[in-house]
Amino acid sequence: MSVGIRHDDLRRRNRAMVLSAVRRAGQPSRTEIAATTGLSHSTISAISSDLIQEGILAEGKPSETTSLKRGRPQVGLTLNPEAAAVVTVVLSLNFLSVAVIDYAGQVIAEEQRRLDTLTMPRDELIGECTAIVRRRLEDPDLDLGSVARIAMGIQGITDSHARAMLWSPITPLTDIPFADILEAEFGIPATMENDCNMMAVALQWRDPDRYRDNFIAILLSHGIGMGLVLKGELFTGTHSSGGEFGHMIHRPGGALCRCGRRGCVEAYAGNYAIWRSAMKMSEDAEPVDVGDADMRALAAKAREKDGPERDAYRRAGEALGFSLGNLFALIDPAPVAMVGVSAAAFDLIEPALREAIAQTAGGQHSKSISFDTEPNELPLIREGCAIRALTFVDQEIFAPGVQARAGSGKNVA
Amino acid sequence: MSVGIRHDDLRRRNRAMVLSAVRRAGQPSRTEIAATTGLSHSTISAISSDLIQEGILAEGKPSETTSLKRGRPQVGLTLNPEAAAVVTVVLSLNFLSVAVIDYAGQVIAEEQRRLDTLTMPRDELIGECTAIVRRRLEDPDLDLGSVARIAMGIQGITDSHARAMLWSPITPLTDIPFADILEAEFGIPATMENDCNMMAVALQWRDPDRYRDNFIAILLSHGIGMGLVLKGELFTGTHSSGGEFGHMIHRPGGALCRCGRRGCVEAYAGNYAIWRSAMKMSEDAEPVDVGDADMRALAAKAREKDGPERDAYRRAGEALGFSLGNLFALIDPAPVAMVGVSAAAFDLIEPALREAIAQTAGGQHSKSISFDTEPNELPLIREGCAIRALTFVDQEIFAPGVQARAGSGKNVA
DNA sequence: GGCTTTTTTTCGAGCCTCGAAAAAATAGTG
DNA sequence: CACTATTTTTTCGAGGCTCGAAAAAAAGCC
Repeated sequence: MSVGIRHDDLRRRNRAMVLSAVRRAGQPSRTEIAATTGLSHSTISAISSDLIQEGILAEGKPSETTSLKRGRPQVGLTLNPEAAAVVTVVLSLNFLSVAVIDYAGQVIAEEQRRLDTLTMPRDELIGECTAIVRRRLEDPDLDLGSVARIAMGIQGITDSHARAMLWSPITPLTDIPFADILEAEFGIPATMENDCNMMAVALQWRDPDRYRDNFIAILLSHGIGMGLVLKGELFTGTHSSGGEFGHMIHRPGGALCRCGRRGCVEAYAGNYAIWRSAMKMSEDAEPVDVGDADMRALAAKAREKDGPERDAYRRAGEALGFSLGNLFALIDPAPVAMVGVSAAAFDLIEPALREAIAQTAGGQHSKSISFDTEPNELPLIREGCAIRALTFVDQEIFAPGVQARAGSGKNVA
Repeated sequence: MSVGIRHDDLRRRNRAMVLSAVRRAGQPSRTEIAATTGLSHSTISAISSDLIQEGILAEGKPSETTSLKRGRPQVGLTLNPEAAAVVTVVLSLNFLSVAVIDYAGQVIAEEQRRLDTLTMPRDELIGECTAIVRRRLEDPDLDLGSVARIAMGIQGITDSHARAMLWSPITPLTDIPFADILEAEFGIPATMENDCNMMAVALQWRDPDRYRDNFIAILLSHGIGMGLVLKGELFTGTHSSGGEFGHMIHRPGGALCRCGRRGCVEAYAGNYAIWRSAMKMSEDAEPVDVGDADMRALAAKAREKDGPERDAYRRAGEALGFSLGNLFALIDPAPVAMVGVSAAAFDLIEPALREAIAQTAGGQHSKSISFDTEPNELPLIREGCAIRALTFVDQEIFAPGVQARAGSGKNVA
């Protein structure tokens, strides 16, 4: 039974709405906010006055808004960058990246490190993560008290509560509760989310026209991952981060997958699978790591002339096409973004993909399905983490429930 | 941009909440409602007083509530059966069924007809549907003005706005806007929904403990259909009713499906596919209609001894298992209800199904996945339609937005 | 400088929910 | 049978919130 609406909720939700409108629009006037939210001018005036007094919003420079119209000029409202800060942590294969981001969304500090995630013991991996965050938080320019949220993104399966990494291809370790670890270490609320989900969040933020209510982000890399947005909301499984698209079964009993099963999409379309197929190795051959440079060379060779390389990409496209078609049978077709190193070879993949998808129930209008490509996943993941964390601050800290209202950057426990 | 919350919304939502609480609990006291909704006693008192005055709720017989406790006895609130009525229309293969249901959910009239849906021309099919509804509405015992909603359920694909049948296995006709037709004919708001979705709604209503937030209803009949509930809400595709589970591709290029494609789940697990396989016909053989009695005989034979019949069910289980596993890879495992005539043969299907699902990423905890069976789909579909329609009345007519409040059963246009 | 236009703020009205207190309705008790 | 304890329901005033109208503010236009 969903709970009734209390009177206090009203203000809370409308505050959140105003913050969301400002974050989305950049520097909207009160009148614009009233229009997008559907609330009255008086309400917006009252709420924004509160938010300015609390140091969350600020009035923009009137000089910038060179109004050509007559009448009182609009005053743009902006997010006060100093109202809060968030930290993003992105952990991927052999690579750790941290950024500190102010409330307005600008990166104010960052640090990156190479490390050997595949062989690192548990304590060391956790230690590296906490250490790099600590270094950024110890920056004297940063007001530690204003850091309101840490958002970590990782390649692998996370639990649906955004607390822990359950399994990951970048390390043999399992069940690491990174969110709890970071929270305990720094006393700052933290989350641990799947990289592909963060990519989807970032795409929605970057291009809301194309990626609005329903779309799919697919990571074509060593493994195959997916972030799925349905009805405008990130879709996660009931227990895990969900969307194990890469391990849908393409051919029962087929090629050997890194996960130990047979016939997964990844066993045909992952980097190692394309490589294995191009090298005419057996479908049962143990998956090997292939570097990005090798993959680019492979793609170049496949573009050059017909042969096993081109055929490998064709098989990858077929696997992706049938599985996408199966997915579309369930959710109807939607825009797709292909991200990662093999997205740069999408020209080799696309023909077979479209041919396969046309043979499925979900591919009835396969002509109209459109694909975008983005070879570089890291910036997307970081941006998604940042948006996630900032949205949390907007909604839970600056528009809190019954708890005492947050004064001057103090976090709600 | 989602819209802000107006002050009027508050009452509206809380009225809807109270109605929902009464519908769910049967005869709750005001105190119980306050507890489940989290609203204060005063608020519940005010709202229920309004609702009683408007003739929507009524106070229950105090005689029934034989209180053993001392203190003022609780007064149960009930839905006033005469506050409104809804009509359900269920159209399935060669069968049309209509019921009139009062606001409290009791069937007050019904009628069923056999007709030859497969060969019927368009006008005649539409005519039969409107005629049967008209006969029920002309019943002199029925206050026509109180009929607030018509909910139609059909086997086949419907659009996501619940307006039209797009395609159906029970007729070669396509794109019939039944909801618009019924609305135009009777001036009563109508919907047209997929049968499996209505089954899911009914299951959630009947057994909310088992079927709460995430579950799946699968229709094992001539075709294979699915109703999917995620996060407590019916999941539909973006354009269509979604969940074309039966036409996920099990084996690329495999057996011929009724839909004309190859390798669909249905081409292995639909009644015609099981029959075809049991009769040792080619996988390319044209699908034929098989009667329920024949299917029951087939199942009996398969139980009796090993042979092509048992093998056919095994293959059906395998197809269902792999596809369910693929679905579970996306959404995580959830309780499943198997409905329809072949659900009665689920004992023959289950072993191979579980074996297949264990080979998929979604089947990691396949032991814990539980299946329920329900051989008779019609009552479920009707009940789902009824709940849908009544919930609509609760929310949109008796707790309307800015429009004038509904007086004494008059509909909002 | 006065007028028009547009944005923003102010102010009173109208609702809504809440908590506290009162009223209502019953069971126990001597 | 009167009185008390107990529980449910209603009443009532207080406090908040949003809204519309009007006022104030801040420009451009003539």
